[in-house]
Order: sequence, then structure tokens, then C-alpha cells
Amino acid sequence: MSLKELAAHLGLSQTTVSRVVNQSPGSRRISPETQQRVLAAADELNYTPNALARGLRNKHSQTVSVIVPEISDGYSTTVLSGIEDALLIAGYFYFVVSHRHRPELLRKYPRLLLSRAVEGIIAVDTPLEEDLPIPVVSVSGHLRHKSVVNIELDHTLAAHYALEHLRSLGHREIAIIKGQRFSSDTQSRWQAIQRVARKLGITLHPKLVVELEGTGIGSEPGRAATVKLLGRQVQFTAIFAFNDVSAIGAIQALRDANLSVPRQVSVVGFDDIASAATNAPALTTVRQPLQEMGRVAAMTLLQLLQGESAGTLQNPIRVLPSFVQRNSTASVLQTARAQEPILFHETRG
Amino acid sequence: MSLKELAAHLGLSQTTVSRVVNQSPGSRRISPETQQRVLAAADELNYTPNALARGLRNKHSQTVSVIVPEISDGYSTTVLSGIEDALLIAGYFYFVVSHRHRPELLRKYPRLLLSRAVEGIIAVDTPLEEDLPIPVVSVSGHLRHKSVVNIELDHTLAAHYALEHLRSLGHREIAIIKGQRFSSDTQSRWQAIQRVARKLGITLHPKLVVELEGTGIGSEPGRAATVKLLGRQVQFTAIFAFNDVSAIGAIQALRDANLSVPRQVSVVGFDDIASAATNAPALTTVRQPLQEMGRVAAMTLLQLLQGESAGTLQNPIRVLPSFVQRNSTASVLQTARAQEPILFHETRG
DNA sequence: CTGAAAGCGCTTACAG
DNA sequence: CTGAAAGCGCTTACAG
Repeated sequence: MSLKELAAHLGLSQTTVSRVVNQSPGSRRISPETQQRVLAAADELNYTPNALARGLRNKHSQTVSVIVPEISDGYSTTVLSGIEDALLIAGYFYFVVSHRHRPELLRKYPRLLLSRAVEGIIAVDTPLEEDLPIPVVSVSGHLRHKSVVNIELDHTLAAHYALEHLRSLGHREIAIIKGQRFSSDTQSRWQAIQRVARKLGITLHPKLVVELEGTGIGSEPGRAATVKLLGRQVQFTAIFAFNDVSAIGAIQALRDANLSVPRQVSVVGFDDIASAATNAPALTTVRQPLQEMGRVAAMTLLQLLQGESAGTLQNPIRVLPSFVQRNSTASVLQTARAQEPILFHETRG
Repeated sequence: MSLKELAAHLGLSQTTVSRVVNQSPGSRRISPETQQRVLAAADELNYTPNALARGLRNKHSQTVSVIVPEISDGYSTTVLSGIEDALLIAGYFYFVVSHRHRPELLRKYPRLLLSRAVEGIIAVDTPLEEDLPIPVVSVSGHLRHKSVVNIELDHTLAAHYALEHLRSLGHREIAIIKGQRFSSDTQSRWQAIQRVARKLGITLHPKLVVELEGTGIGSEPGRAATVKLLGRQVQFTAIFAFNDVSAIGAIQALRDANLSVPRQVSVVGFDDIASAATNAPALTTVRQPLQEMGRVAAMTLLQLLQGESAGTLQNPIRVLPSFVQRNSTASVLQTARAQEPILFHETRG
């Protein structure tokens, strides 16, 4: 059922019918009776305007895209659920694409999306190389292009929560699991940790710093990093992990090495994904307000599409972490280690 | 950069340029030199065809939609990751919408999507009321419309895995947590459980059957159902939960009631979402090949879009579960209960 | 080997 | 108060 057919059916012009179904300005002067007739017929004949034609004519597609590293992880999807709320209310639909850290996908997706006439892009934890001709909002992406508005967590506060918590529990030998090189948050989080550690008088021994490697998903990279850490034979009583999945992996590795969490080693995660609360043990973690970050990102993009300039908005837009204390951390005084030193190298295969 | 501009730049007609950039049949007879010139210019001037115009003209948008109950849960997103692989390779993009079990969204989304000219829909665990004029593939949706191809798990085998496992461990008093009324899998899974229980000689006491209630996400509904179960003061040594998140909730409720899993109560989940393995205790569960189900759904939809008729395809397409034994189940002989009866009503508030 | 022209389904400036 | 016509950016049947 096209507009033309509907108009023919009513004995009216497409112009008139278009005006009333869209309640466009021009519809103000159309007689109420005609309006009723049109609306009734549109409803009865189940007329739905063709969004392709409308988009072509109006030069806007009411479509945006969300680009994420991986659709199946808890991080991206929590952000997505926040994005969806704001977007669908505004009448926008969105394409989801995931690049899985593959450089060729990162390169070609922006162009592909442009050819799909998306009006804007939300990039989640994704480094976008080129400066795009459409508005971009970046969540945890730390992009420095003019047209990009960044939504960023306050990493200093985040680091403060975690390190101060561990320090107050008596931990001094704290291992850090840094993020993968390709993860946008890795640098800023690591810098914040160094800054805060210095302020708190905590020394970060280089041998107690490992980084996640590879594009593996789930807890595997965290497990591998922790195995490597244990292999270095340097004493530690706590681990601050880059994110919850790697904290979960770290706990697996510690358990495999017969180290009890939190009795012998405390572990702090990051993100507070859904499974953090149900993990064994339940994860003490720095919570990112992921859903809120998604909602803010979507609302910001909507503003940009409304014509707001990226320059006039606050940029970056900061969001605040919170701290969730559960069962993966404990006082170092209560650990076995306080009684008898644990020789980590004993645990090596 | 439009086709018209590109053509003007080259001193050629739109027809010719269109033919070569699309390598359409007509391009066979265009001189190699012209082809080279066109391709070079297109590349240099960064020409990207307007997908809206192309879709309007060709009557296909190269777009489909995936409709899920909830974007932020592990189930939908694992299916989504399987869908994405197959779809993007074929040059299709997809809109994601989530209905969150809200009837008005379930009613209006199909129309909205139709007006967006989507060529097909993949419905994940979602009941679609009307028969749509485009191909629909349903994952765990159990839809019975002519135009719908269903991807369905073999629920009989799934029930067999779980119940036979529990029976072999000595469990006789097995509680069942059924799914929410609105969940498409609820009926078929429950029927399979009854059938298999009968075959295995297991009696399902009506008082040991509870159902998940409400649209709450995460583990909360499973926890609430288990609290209700405990309140009924009927003896049981095992729970077969509708899915992993409710199994996780059940374990929380049992722990709150001072019942140890698996020492006093065994719990079997369903799905094998990512957090099943890292839960405390790690979940014994019936695994659905969710990613494969997504991939099969996408490939099937692609076939239908290629003109294959739903009638000629196998329907439903069955996929097989597998069984993953972890630490949430144990032999009933080793339980405390074997020595001394546990009075569940003692645990009530 | 190449092109002029029609038409996909809309919206809107212009006219009456 | 209503409509005829142009045009958004494409593709393709038809013509030469």
C-alpha cells in the first residue's frame, strides 16, 4: 500500500494525503473532515510509509549504528541496553556491528555504514581511525577527533576506590593486570592507577604488572596473565584486574595454583557485569554505570543530530564509577600469608 | 558524491557508471578502458552508493531485523553473535530491537520494521502474533505460521540428559522450576520433562513444581521461585531449573536457607551461558548450542530471501543439546540428607 | 559499446 | 483548502 494507491483510493492527491499522515505544517489548513477520512483510510488499509523513500527524500534515514568489539560480552550489551531505550523512543533504529578487533573490519565498517546512510555512530570501546562526516559519540573510546564527543569514566576515582580499598585492608604488594593493547581504556586506566598509587604511597613493582594478551574472549586472557604473574616468583597479596572477566580468569588461575581467594590473595575486578555478583567468590569490583553510559551516549548523539555542535557540548562527558565490595577481597592480616609466607614459585608446573 | 556527479566528472552517463560500479550484467559489453577509468575515479573520489536510493529502486534493503526479549542477557547475545557472522558476510545489516515482554512493543515492532523495509526477521525466544508478509526465522519461538521456519532444540534429549543424570546420582525427589508463562520454550520444555520423567520412572510431585514469575531479569526470578519452593515444606534433593540464570538464583536462595549445593541439594541449569562455568559452584547444565542456532537461523533466513520457500525447508530445524557436568550436582548418597533428614521448613523466615 | 528516460515512494516549494 | 510537478539517487528496459 503506497501513498499513491491510498490517494487514488481516496480521490485525493498524494500531497494532501502525505500532509495529513505526517501531520506536517501544511496539514494545518486541511479541512478536519478530509483529515478524518485520510486517517481512517490509512488505518484501515494498513498504510505504512516506505522509510527508504522518505529517507531518500528527506536526506535522513532515522538510523544510526552502534559499533562494539564483541556483541556477546556483558560489557557491550549492557551499554547497548542503555542505548536502545533512548534511541527507539526518538524513532531511531540502529545497526549493530562488531569488529572483534580485526583491523580490516575497523577500517571498512565506517564506510559501509556511511553508504547505509546512518546519521550517526556510537562507538563502544572502539578506536576509530578516520574523522567521519557524521556525528560520533564514543563510549570509553578516548577518541580525539573534532567531531567526536567522548563519554568517559573518571578513571582516577576508579583507581582510588580500588587501591584505597586494598591499602586499607593492609595490602602493599599489589599486582596489576593491564588491559590488552588494543583496548581503548587500557592507557588511561593504567595512567590513573600509577598516579593514584603514587599519591597513596603504594609502590607498583614492574614485575607485578602484567597485561592481557590476545583477542580471546571471556576469562581466558585473565587466566593466562595470572599464570604468567605467578611464574615470576614475586610476592603479592592482591590483584587489581583490568575488568571482571579477567578477574574471574585470575581467580581460576589462583585456584589452579592452590591459592585461596580471598584468604591468600584478594582480587578486585572492574565493570560490575552481571556475573560479578554470582561468581565464586562474588567479585569486589569497581562499577561502571554501563547502562547509564549507553543512555547518555544515545541522548548526546540525538542532540548532535538535532544540530547541536560537538564543540558546544561538554567534552568529554564524565561519568562516575562506584565501588562494590563483595567477597573476593579480605584483610591481609587474616591471610595465611600473615602466618607463613607462601612461596608462589612452588606452584609452578 | 553521487552517481550523477561522478558521471559528470567522467563525461559519461549515469547508466554506464552504474553498470560498472555494480559489475552488473550490462557491464560485460563496456570497454575495459572505460571500466578502468570509472573504477579509478570512483575510488579516488570516494564514491559510495546511496543504499536508500538503491533499496528504493531494487525493492530490497539488504537489511533484516533481529528481535529479542532483552539485549543485555547472555542468551540473546550469544545467539546474536552467531547471527552476525552469517549476515554480514552476505552483505546484510540488521536492526536489533528488544521487546522486554511488553505486549505493546510486541505488537508494534513488526509494523515498524516492515515500514523500515526489512526483508526478513529473526525472532529469538519471541512470540510473534501475526503472520508477516516477509520471511521469519524463529529461534526457540515455536511459532506456527506458514511463513515461519523454526529452529528448535531437541527438548526430549535435553530433559533426558538432566533427569537421567540426576536419577543416576540417586535423586528421586526432583523439583522443577518451569519458565515464565511468556517464554516460548516453557511449554515444550515442560512437556518433554513430563514425558521423560514418566519413561525414567521419576515421579514429579506437583508441590515440587514452581514457575518463574515476572519480567525481572537476571537471577532474581529463580531466587524467588526457590524461596516459594522451600516454603512448601516438601522434601527434595535436586532442582532442575528452567535456565542458568534461574539456577544461579536458586543457588542463592538455597544458600540463604543454609542449604549447601551440591552437598544437600543438586542443581541443574539450562543454556550454558558464559557465567555458568564461573558461578559458585560451577553449574552442571544442559548446553544449548546458542551460537550455532544463531548461525543456522541467519543462513536459513538468507536462503528464504534467495527465494527458497519455507515449505520446502525442513521445519522445524532441530539442533541438539549437550550435557555439561560441573560442580552443582552430586550423588544423593553423599549428601547430609542420607544421614539425617533436612527439615526444609526449619529454614523459613 | 553507450545513453536517454522512466520510475521506485516519498515530500515540499510553488501555484491557485 | 487542495494539487501538479520536481527531485532525492539509484537501476534497467529499451533504443541506437
